[in-house]
Amino acid sequence: MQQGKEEGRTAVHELVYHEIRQSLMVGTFAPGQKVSLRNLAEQVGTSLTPVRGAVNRLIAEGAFEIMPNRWVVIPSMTNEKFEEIIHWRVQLETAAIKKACENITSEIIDQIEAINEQMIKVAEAGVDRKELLSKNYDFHFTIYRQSDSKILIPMIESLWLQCGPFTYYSLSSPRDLWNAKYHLKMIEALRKKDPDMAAKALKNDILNTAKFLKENGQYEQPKLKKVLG
Amino acid sequence: MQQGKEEGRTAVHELVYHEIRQSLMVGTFAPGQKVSLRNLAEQVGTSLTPVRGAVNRLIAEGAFEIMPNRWVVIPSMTNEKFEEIIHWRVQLETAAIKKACENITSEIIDQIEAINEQMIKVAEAGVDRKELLSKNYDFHFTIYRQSDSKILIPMIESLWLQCGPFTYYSLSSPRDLWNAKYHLKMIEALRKKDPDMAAKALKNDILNTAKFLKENGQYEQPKLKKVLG
DNA sequence: AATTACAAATTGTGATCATAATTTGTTATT
DNA sequence: AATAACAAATTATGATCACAATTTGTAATT
Repeated sequence: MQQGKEEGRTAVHELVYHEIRQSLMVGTFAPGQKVSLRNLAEQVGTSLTPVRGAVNRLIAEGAFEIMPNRWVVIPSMTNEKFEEIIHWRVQLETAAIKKACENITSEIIDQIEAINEQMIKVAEAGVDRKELLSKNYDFHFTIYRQSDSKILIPMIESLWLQCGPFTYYSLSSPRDLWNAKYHLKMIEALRKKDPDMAAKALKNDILNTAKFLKENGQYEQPKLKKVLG
Repeated sequence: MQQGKEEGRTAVHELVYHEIRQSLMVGTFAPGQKVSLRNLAEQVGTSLTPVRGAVNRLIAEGAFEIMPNRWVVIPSMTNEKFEEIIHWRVQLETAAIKKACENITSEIIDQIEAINEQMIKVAEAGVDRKELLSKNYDFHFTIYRQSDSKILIPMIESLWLQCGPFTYYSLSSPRDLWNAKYHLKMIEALRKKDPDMAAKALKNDILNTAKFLKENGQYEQPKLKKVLG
């Protein structure tokens, strides 16, 4: 047998992908915003090649959109689109949490609870949107990963990526956005291994946030007004 | 205003993407098979660059899988995975056809009917699996596109790509696989603009094929048997 | 003052080259 | 005869260069 096995190293385009993805989730990009490959490359400190790989993946996931001019942009959100995303988020994520109920261990639930406590602190501070969204992502996907579904998880991630920028730009104060009680219910349900209770709490969590966003949604990037009439 | 507007030209990586995708749907790749970028590039007659772009997209869509060795392979199918794909195909595609019912015109239905008639001929000939699957794809997605949903369609396409190779390699004779009656019911329902009837027929179409595949599924690539021992 | 024409800068795209890792084929060793 | 060690080939990957298209900024024109 050979030596070495340098399997540990992660490809640069993989790192770039995760960096951009994280940024998408916590609002570094605004809906409608133009994205420049060279700009991204400069920011992450690589050549164009890994950036292209990452961007291509993100286009396929619906996080970026490619225009006829070949410009890469953050897709803008519409009311109808948002409704549809939320509908399928509920369907897919409740399915995932039900499957997770079967596999999950108390150690993982402890982890999830710890994440949630951190999240509550961030929410109470009421200023750091990025951190709140980041913790929220960790909370949800630590659960979904327990579903162990290669089918569900990528679909859910795609939906999150598609509403990530919109979500960030639509919430003013995290306090308004998020109510901790549904997360607590989810944790309780996971401990009881009660799939229906978990699904119900999760659904409420999603719909509660969605309701706020539908009312306060920032569907367009802020534009300047005409000075002359 | 400027001249020109050469927006018509499609990028090479786009062409490569569609070529590979089509091949995936009609069985040029076997589940578990290793895929070489250089090989692909040679086949399509381009450099590596456009192939990389296309492959990255396909990885993100779950059509390809990347191994720890960084080899690109066609994901192998499992029983559980297949069940999950079929379940969500039913959910998403019935939703799509219901939406399509609202928008669809009789001209489009005529197109769909024409595709179906071609498909029936191919099925009756009973030899050309590739052509049958190709027509089937056209039939279904001409409908789904009428849903006009930027959310549903990519998700459905991803699921098709994930079971494409498995489907092709699992069916011996197209005649066994496919029963035309559900397609005819779908067309009838579309003309009546009856969403529930359309959804029901579609569901039957999917489950009928799935049933056959579950029984005759080729979950592993054919292996050689040991000669000694 | 508005439009047109030109020039400069920026864009995505594709090909090529260099590189490190890894697999595969061959030879040597026990 | 099986294993180990080495060499060659093949792999994905990242950086760089060249290019055509398009956008943007500036000057000229009406």
